[in-house]
Amino acid sequence: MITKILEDFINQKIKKLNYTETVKVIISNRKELCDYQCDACFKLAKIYHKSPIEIGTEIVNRIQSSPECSEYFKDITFVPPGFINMTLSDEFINKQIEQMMRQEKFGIQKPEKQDTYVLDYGGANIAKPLHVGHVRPAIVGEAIKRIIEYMGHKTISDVHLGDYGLQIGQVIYGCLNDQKTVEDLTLDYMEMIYPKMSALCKENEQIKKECAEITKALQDGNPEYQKYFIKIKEISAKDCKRIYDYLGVTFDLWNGESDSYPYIEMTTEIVQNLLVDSEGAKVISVTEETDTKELPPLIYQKSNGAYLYATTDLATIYERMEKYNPDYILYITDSRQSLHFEQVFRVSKKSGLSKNTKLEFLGLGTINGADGKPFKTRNGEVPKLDYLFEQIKCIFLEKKEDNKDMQEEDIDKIVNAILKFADLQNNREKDYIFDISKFANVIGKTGPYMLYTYLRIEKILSKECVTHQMSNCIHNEDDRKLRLKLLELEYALQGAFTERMPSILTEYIYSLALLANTFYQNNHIQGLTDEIKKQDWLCLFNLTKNVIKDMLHLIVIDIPKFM
RNA sequence: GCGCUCGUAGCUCAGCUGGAUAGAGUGUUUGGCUACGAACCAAAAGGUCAGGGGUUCGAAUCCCUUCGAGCGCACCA
Repeated sequence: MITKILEDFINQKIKKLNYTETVKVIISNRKELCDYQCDACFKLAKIYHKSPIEIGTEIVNRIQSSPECSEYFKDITFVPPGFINMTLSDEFINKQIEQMMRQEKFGIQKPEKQDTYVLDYGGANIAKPLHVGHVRPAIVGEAIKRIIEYMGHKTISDVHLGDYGLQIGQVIYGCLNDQKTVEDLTLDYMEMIYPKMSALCKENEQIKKECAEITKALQDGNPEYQKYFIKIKEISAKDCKRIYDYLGVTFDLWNGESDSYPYIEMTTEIVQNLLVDSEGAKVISVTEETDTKELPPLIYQKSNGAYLYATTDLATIYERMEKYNPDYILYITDSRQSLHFEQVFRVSKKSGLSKNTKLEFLGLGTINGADGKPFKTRNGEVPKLDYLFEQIKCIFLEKKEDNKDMQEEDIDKIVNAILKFADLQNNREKDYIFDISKFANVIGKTGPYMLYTYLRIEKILSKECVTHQMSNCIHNEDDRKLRLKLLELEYALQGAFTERMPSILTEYIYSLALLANTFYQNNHIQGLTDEIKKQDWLCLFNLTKNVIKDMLHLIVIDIPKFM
């Protein structure tokens, strides 16, 4: 990473000046002044009781007088009140670009130790069609998984269907009430009965109680209910898979809450001495000494003996520890569940269930409607994902007459790109407004812009012979800016990885495409008679193309053949 | 009531582990296709970073407070 290389160089000089602190270098936020900057003079000044100007000048002088200075910098200057501004030498830039071209994965550093990550990001409930609310965990989760893998770690993804809670009892109740046999069950029926039963339970305590009893009996192994359950899950999971396939979202495990059931007994043994009776239910206190507020306890077992979401989540941790012994378990789901996970994590830690494994809750903001309010999830008014795909497709096809002649496969890729780029450029933690006409936009900062950039670069490369030999020159300002942006790749990837924020990578890809387009517009390659310049630029375009392709893949976007 | 999150350009959003003049897209106005794809490029206009206070050499960013919005709080997931 460039920042790291510069830091090492500067720190080595600083050490010789008898400062024991190390400093950080960041990418310049004033590109017209410099490429990279360091603002550590203020901090050093405070520690050593000197003025920032004195220290900054001292450091810069030291660096300027060293023989290697020109290898790194075209210019390094101290700018009052306390900035060290660095402009990289062409030699340095080209050496780094060369390495990016030659090395696997553009030369990004491999981790010292390969960690294992379990990612839990499906979260769909069976018996309930996937709606716009499900698209986010799926896409964000898949992107985080791919980024972690790219950084050299091992991942195991689990769709973790919500398949054993009260909603199953409700659906089974509905089936029995409507005298539907197991064979009668269809997807359409399930999509109808679920919201109906959900509403019914809200207004009728007696029915709710009966549904809870069915849920309990199912968990205890009632054979008739089991038959319904298996069929419901089969139909539902098949439909989920169809949609996840369309999105390119894949899972190593198609487990659900029910799969953790065999581990509840062992889990209970571990948490046994934390269990407390409270109004007939078994609960676990989660308060910690440092708390300033009181957290509600985790409910482990209902007064009727049935288990809940928290129980299966704990049992699932047990199962994952047994089977995979992961270094991390990541939960990518709606941030409204933060309290639930806080409780689960605390119990897990307190009981020793998760040992040294780090549990992370990666909350997602809610997708709101144009009125700023979240989509309701249980009244049937939430748009289904199929409808969303269809809408985006329609809007796209109407943009241009030619689009109607495109191959179906390419259209699907573009629809995916539109949807994913629109979602992933947002900070995952924040709510955002879902507006179909904005989502389906193809102009400006959108998925199609990225694809278009890629395809027009590819077109040039396909017509020319690339020798993969670069000179030591940088030919103009557009050229230089593009090279510098390419060198920022690892920084962006590292940020997206450590913060679990695909939006950081998305932003990078866009900023790279922006510069590539500017370059494209201002510099005509095909007509060049200067063979050296031509080859340099072809190499540069080739590298840009490869970076865009790989990075788009990480944010789950495939490139069509033509658009 | 208690707690969590948020408030940045007309609109949709970046930026938030403190750094220089707060950035994109869209919309508005304007210029650019008989040179590699105009789904593009170039330029202009557009801001009390919700209000107030504090910490700091320096605050959109950290702390306090007021206002506004959303969400969560015991047997749903």
